[in-house]
Formats: sequence, C-alpha cells, structure tokens
Amino acid sequence: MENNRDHSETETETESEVEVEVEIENESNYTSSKYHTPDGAPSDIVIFTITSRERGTGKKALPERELQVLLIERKRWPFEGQWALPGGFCGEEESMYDCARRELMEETGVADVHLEYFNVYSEPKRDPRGWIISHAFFALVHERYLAERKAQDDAADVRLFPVSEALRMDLAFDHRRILSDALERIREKMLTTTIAKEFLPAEFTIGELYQVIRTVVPDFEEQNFIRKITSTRSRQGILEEAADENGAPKLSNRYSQRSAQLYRFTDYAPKLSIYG
Amino acid sequence: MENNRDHSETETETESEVEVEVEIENESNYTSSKYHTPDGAPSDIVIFTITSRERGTGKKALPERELQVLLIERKRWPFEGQWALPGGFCGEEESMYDCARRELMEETGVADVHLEYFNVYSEPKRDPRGWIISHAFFALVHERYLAERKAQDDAADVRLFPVSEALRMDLAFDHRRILSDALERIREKMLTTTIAKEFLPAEFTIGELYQVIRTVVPDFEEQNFIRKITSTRSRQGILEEAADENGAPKLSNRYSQRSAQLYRFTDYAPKLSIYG
DNA sequence: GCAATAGTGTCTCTGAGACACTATGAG
DNA sequence: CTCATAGTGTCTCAGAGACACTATTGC
Repeated sequence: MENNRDHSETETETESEVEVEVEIENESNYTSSKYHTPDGAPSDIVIFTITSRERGTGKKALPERELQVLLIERKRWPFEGQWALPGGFCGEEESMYDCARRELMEETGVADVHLEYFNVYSEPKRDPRGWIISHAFFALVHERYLAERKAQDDAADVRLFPVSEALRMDLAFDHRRILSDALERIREKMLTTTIAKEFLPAEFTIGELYQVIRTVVPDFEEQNFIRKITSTRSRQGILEEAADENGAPKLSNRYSQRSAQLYRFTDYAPKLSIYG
Repeated sequence: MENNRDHSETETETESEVEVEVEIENESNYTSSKYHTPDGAPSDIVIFTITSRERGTGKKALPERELQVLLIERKRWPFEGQWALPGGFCGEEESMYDCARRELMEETGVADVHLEYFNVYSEPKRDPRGWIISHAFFALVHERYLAERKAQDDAADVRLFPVSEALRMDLAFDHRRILSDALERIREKMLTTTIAKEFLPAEFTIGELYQVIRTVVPDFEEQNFIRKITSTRSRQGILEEAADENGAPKLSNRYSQRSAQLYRFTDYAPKLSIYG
C-alpha cells in the first residue's frame, strides 16, 4: 500500500537509435505503432499468507505457523499444467498498481491488503508468446481472508503451498525467481518495517509477534525479545499496550495459562541507519 | 548494480477479462497482436552526482558539495523545450536494465556505475503519445566521470542542475515525481547501505564521508560522528583504516592542516532491524 | 505438580551522548 | 597566532545480553 506511484515517460533526441526511430516531429503525424512495441505488460502477484494450525497436544500452546504462497495451475499453453503465480495483463485504462489490485481481487476476493510493487522482469525471450514485460508485486494477506476463498473455489487449480515447497517446484516462466526475490524482500521488510502487522490481528501478544517474525525470517533469534520490545526509550514506541475503555490493560490467555499483555502497533516508523 | 533481475510472465485462465482475451489455446494459432498492447516501454534515469567546489578562502577547507541531477532539454513534441530526465525506449532484444545501462552510456559515456531500478510509472494518459509504461532507475555517478562529458558536449541541451532547483522546475511528463521519488529512495539508502562510497574516492577521511552523507540527507546530524564510526564493536567494520604496504596508517592533509586518517569501506553489510 | 507460555531480577559491559579539551601546521 | 579541521578525555546514563528465576493456571 505504498511504493506505488505511476506515471512518466522519456526518450530524448540524443543519440539513441531506438528512441530516434520512435520520436516524430509533431502531434499530427506522430504514430508509435509503426515501430516494434511490447506484446503485453502484465502484473504478477506473489500472495503470501501465514497459516496457523493448532498443535495436537491438549495443552494450550502457540500454533504452528507456516509461510505460504498462493499458486495457480495453468490450463493453457504455455506451461500448461504447471503452477504459476497469479496475474494478468494490464489494460491501457489502468495503472500497474490498479491492475495488480484487480487481479488480487479476482484471485482472492480481497481488497485493502498490503500490496507492493517490487521489481520488473523483462529478460528477452522469457515468455514464448512474445515480448512481455512483467511487473511483480507482493501481497500480504491474513489467512482469515483466504479461508472463504479456499472453501468456495475448491477447484484444485488454485492452492496455497508452503514457500519452501514452492521454491523446489518447477514453476512456469521465471516465477521461481520472482518468488525468491519476493521472499528476500519481505524478509528484509519484516525486520525493518512494521509489516508484521499484516499477519497479525490488531491486538496481539509478544509471543505471537515473535512467532510471526520467525516464520518469515527463521534466522531471527532474540533471546530476550520481550525485554527489548518493552524496554522503553530505545524501540521508541513501535508498540503500545492495549487497554480497555477504563484504562485497564487488556490481556489474553489464548495461548498460555498465564495471561499475556496485548499490544498494538503504533504509527511510529523508526528511521534506521548504519551510521548511528 | 543490484536489484535488477528480469524475467517472468503471468496470466492465468481464471476470471480476468483482459487475460482471457489474450490467451489462446496453443502455440500454432497464438497471436497476441490482435489485442491492444502498450505503445512502448522506456526507461528513465535519474542521474545523481555530487559536485564539489573549493571554497574561496585561502585556507585549506572542505569543499562545498551539492547534489545535482542531469537533465536534458527536449527538442521535440511532446514537451518541446522543457527539461526532462534522460532515457529511451527499450528494445525487444534487451532487458530493462540493459536498456537503462545503454542509455546511461549514451548520455554520460560512463559504464560501471551504480545503476538501480526503483519504480514503474504507468498512470493512464501520462504520455500524450499513447500507452507508454516507464521504468525508472537511478544512477550514482562520481563527478569525475561527468567532467569529460560536460566539456565534450557543451550543447546547452544537457546540463547538471542542483536537485533543489530541479524540483522547482516544470519538468516534462511526470519527471518531477520520478525525481522526487528517486531522491527519497537514495536518502533512505544513503543511511542504510554503503552507497555513500559511490560519491567518494576509494580512500577518504571521516570528514568527507560525513559531508557526503549530509549533502544527500541534510537532516543527518551526528555531533560525535567520528566517535561512533570508529568506536569498534558497534558499527562493526563498515570501515577500515587505510594503510600502506608497510602497515603504516595512510593520512591525508588535503582538507586540513592536521592530517586525517584515511578509511575505506569494507564489504561488510550490516543488517538493520527495528526489533533489536 | 507438570507443562507451556509470560514475565522479572540482577549483573556486567559497551556504547551513546554531551562538552570541553588538545593537536596540527600553513598562511 | 589564527583558523579549520582532526581527534581525545572524561563523565553519565541507558540499554544489550546472559541466565536464572518467579508467575499463572488448565489439566
């Protein structure tokens, strides 16, 4: 829901051959169609979600969480029968971001989720149908949004896969590369921004937050996570304690016998720096 | 010189109207050209450099530095006579990154500089010539590379402008927006990565480094900059002291009477986190 | 009382931050 | 001796990190 502003154009009259071909003197006789143009500009969307499953034990415990990605089985040439990222061609009347949002709505039925552009994929010959430049987005969707969808369209041609599994599959086009790039990007953002909130309810316990971070970034280990996150002054107000209307702290004992304090993210976005 | 991998494709056979139109059953009768396709996919490049000018005083002193951007005056419709970012149309046989690199070479004569993709601009009607989707890069070029170019092609239609001035100009297309986005991006990267090295010689003093950072990010103020950067352990090895072949520390007295220790960037890339 | 999560007490060590101070050496 | 930059001494205070400990409560 950011990083996506679209506009612009270019070419100058200097020495580029490609551009000189295209530029014509004035509006009346201008036509770009006599030159070679792309055959399509689609968007592809890496839709991430985190599923949680109750542990089998009778005891209260944090659920098992797993990072998943939504894939679609292709029915047509090219890459017929292979799994691919959802996406679709952009129309002239919409921006790339609008296109991605529309596709996301069509694939998952959800709007208003975190949707962010991250790269363009334009290697020659990467699509057997022609010159097609793909624009990759990632979306972060809470599993509760996908639950309905999965029930309603059980057509076996759209499914969630664990990311680790999807990365081992032979996906259509260069979708494995796109998925891999997207994963790298959300790992970085998970630690440097508050996108963890996309996978959490509005109010959550420190244990849940820690678990979500570790689901995306397994390397992340902080032995004293509670201390750091709650010790005021330093992590200045990324989180605030949830309280009811009387000001009493809100607690949850969903995952433990002992109730845990609930927190919510504030709007504060810390500025990071390697220099101090 | 990173963040740029290109490939991919998309569209599924589900409910998107646009895509369904385009997808045909098999290779033999497949043709995308009967549907509406973009009229061009150019790249635009925001070429930043930092100029430095000796201060007028007789004393040794750090130079005055200023962040500049290279602009080109358009000679043709549309936006004839207005200043624009350099760029040009991509060909089918090259990736967007290759296209940007080629344009950069043509405009500035330099290769092997930091060139990084950062956004797509695709708002409908943003180009009067048609449906044109622009891919924006930024380049960080040391001023020594641009010196020759400026001398050789003094055609008055390609010039460096201080960024603050360029942002007040009425640039062609949505190039002001692109410039503004690029500036925001390099400000962030200046503080979270070691791209400052793109504007510095291989060996530099702490004073120079500080000055370069402040030229890009004026808000950056660290009173004890030397302390932080040299106090081992925390800023773990972003920098290392330059030494000659005998192991003696290398010093510079270019900007001061008292010689200053020279440093170089290491390859170490610190991982930042808001959580600890 | 066990299990599983939540949270605290206490200690050490490092660094951040402030501010005044010294160092260098050409003009 | 002045000026502009380079760099140090010294103090305080906060937090990182380690690790053992207590807290809660359904089963």
